[in-house]
Amino acid sequence: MIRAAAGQHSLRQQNLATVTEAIYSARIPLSRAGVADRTGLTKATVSALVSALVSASIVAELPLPPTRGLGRPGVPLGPCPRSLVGLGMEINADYYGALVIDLAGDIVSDRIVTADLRSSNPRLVLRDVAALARELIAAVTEQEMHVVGARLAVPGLVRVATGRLEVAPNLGWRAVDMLPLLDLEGLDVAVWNEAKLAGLAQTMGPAVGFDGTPTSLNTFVYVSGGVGIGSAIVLDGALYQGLHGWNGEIGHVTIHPRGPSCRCGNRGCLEQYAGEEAILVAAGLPLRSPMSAVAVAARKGNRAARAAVDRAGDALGRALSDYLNLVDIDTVVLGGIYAELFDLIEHLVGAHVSEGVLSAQLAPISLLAAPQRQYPAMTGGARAVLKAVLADPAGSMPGQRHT
Amino acid sequence: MIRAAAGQHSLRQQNLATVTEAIYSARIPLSRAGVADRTGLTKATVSALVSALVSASIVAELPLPPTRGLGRPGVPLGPCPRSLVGLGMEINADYYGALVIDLAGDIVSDRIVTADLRSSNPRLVLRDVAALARELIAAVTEQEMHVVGARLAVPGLVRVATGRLEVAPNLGWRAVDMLPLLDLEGLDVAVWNEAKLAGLAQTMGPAVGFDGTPTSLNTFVYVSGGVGIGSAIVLDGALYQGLHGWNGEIGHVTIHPRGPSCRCGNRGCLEQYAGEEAILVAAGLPLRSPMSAVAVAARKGNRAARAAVDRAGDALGRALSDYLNLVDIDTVVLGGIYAELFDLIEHLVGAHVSEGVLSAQLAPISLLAAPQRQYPAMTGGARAVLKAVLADPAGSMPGQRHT
DNA sequence: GAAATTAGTTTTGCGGCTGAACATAATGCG
DNA sequence: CGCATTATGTTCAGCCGCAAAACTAATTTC
Repeated sequence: MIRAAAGQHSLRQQNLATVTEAIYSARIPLSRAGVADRTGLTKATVSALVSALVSASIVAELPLPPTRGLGRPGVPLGPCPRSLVGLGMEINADYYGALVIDLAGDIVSDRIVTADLRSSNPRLVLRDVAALARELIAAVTEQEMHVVGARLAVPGLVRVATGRLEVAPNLGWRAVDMLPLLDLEGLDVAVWNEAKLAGLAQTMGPAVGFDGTPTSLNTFVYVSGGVGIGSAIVLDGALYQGLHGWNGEIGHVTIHPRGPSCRCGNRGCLEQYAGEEAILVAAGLPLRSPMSAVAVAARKGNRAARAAVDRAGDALGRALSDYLNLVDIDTVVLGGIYAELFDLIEHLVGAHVSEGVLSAQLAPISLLAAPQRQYPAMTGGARAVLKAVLADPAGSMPGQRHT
Repeated sequence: MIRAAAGQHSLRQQNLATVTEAIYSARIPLSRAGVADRTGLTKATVSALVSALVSASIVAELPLPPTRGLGRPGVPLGPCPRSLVGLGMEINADYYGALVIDLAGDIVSDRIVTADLRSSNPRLVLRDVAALARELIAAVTEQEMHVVGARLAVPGLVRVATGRLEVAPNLGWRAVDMLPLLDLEGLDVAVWNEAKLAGLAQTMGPAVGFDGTPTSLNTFVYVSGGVGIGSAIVLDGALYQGLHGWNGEIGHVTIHPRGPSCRCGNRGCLEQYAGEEAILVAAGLPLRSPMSAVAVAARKGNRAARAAVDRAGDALGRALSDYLNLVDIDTVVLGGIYAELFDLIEHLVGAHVSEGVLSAQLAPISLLAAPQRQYPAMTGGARAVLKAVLADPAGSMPGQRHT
């Protein structure tokens, strides 16, 4: 890896990103002068950069608020709505779908299809997903928006660079080259792990911005509970990716070396205690029941449901305790089925982590139910696309030389 | 966190770093022209940057090799020996010491003192360490070298920003503000976790360079086995640091929920199976015996030693299997006592990780005995200081504006 | 010893940021 | 109402650092 030479154009590139970041991460809209203040650039430079960003539809001049005191009022700047949009797609055990989000963070349109995709045919499913995506793209293109890229979320191990899904135990898929089957030509599509994108979705406030606000969540472990259990580490707004992006496989951490055998070939994996199917079976409910049914039953005092949830919470707590010792993060966001069971498992998980994590006395650990629960992986995917644009605005601006 | 504005000076800064990286990471010494080729900068620019680096004693013009073919021979460039040096210090359960390394990666001088520091007095120990450090500093300053900074490695949880040691179970230290007690005025000293610095030391080839050579180790998990068990994740040459740098506490991962109780307050921690003392006790040897004694006994067929080592290897393998599932790294470097036991535990650990890690079939996991075994934490500390200089040469160059 | 080849330096030009002056748009007070 | 005050945003000269090309330097080849 050789570092690239920096010329004047990379200065410009970086300052465009700096200005964009300032505008998008501001709590209240900034004027050009405000941006100059916050970034340290001069007003002259900011003016030039902002006008470039405006003509690239990355930043918009907002309508002036009624009035605000002395001096010439500044023109407030903000995300440019309905211009550049990102496409998020997802294939999961129980549904597939796609969704389009704009720079303001609004969902422009979405389409979700419920379907049991366990042991499905990748070719057929991807064909349907692509059809859905093409519909959405056509619709928004009609309205003069520009889809800058797409992310497809799948519950499995993916080679991000090539778009190859190596294995997705709960779809029964293995070694699938996704991109040719999707066949969305001319669009920058990447395939990612579901939990990673869902984790990213938790970071974001109403707008797609960066993560500068002190109140916003930007460093945490996200746990995605479903048929499988995945997780993601978000550190200062960025994903930890390990070597291939295959980190966070908490579902296959060993809880009991002689426990029940798992789809992955081992015994006693967390998934066998705290996975969706394990909980439903233990609770004595049919395999396809919604997790809310378990939660309701447990809250009503149903013994089997209660026991199933307790066992899951206990196992999850143990796994998380080791996890946090290893990665040193003090916030855990529970998503998917764990968000629905949150009130029932919080104390169990909390007890494990506060006792088991060496640093818990120095920095107490907080548990949160996921704030973003509606199709977080799709949302995160669409937003990740846009975030990439904001991180390097020059890359999507005609006339600006690009790395 | 607001991104800083980039001006002309940051261009220069970055290109200085680029040129430095190119020179330090080259397998064979590069000339100015070679640097221009590899970086993409023009010869003119490289010339200017190199002459600045030479006059800052960061780069040296090496003597010309006899001859090498057509055209005017280039002047080979390389690390500048005996100019800028880094100081590494370490306090551990069995010894303390300090060591000075120069940009060429040579140990300029070192001092190690063997001492049992379990339950020692921080004030006294730090006084002695500081005395040692001052001696070394005086000696190298005498020889016209300049100590650019220092790192102190300790086996515990440290707040790097403030230099406060929160807890070091095996020293029996707690809540110690290290820097005032060290009192090395005018020197940039930072306190770090021992395993992190030892891990960093494994990345480096003979010279302090960057990690560009394909043969060099630059992405791995390092496990530091001693009285305690620490670890570090090195990703592309950089440490993963979590939120506070308290990650990698593999020693307190739970192996058996009802196992023997541990110094940390829990039961069944890895340390109780694979820590130095646990192994010695199980092997029936006195508590202060060197680990090589266990290794020798086990290789000779001694039952107790063999069983102790097997139990340790098994537990370590289980812990690592979960670890790797969570962090997605495919190389594990075993250091400290595990380097000495390597041939005895390799198959056990290997079996666990190749079976237990979900991605092991896709990317086989390699186990290595640590290449850098002599006081790796001190070495890593000294080198980390220098690495920081190389990553931002402008920062230590008079006349160059600094961020 | 002249041509060829490669290394390194000097010169000129240009892009991009800075700083100051200037133009613009609002408030406030007599 | 009019003018000073205040703050925003733009214009213009100046400077810094890299690029490109011409030029000088050192060595091999024939």
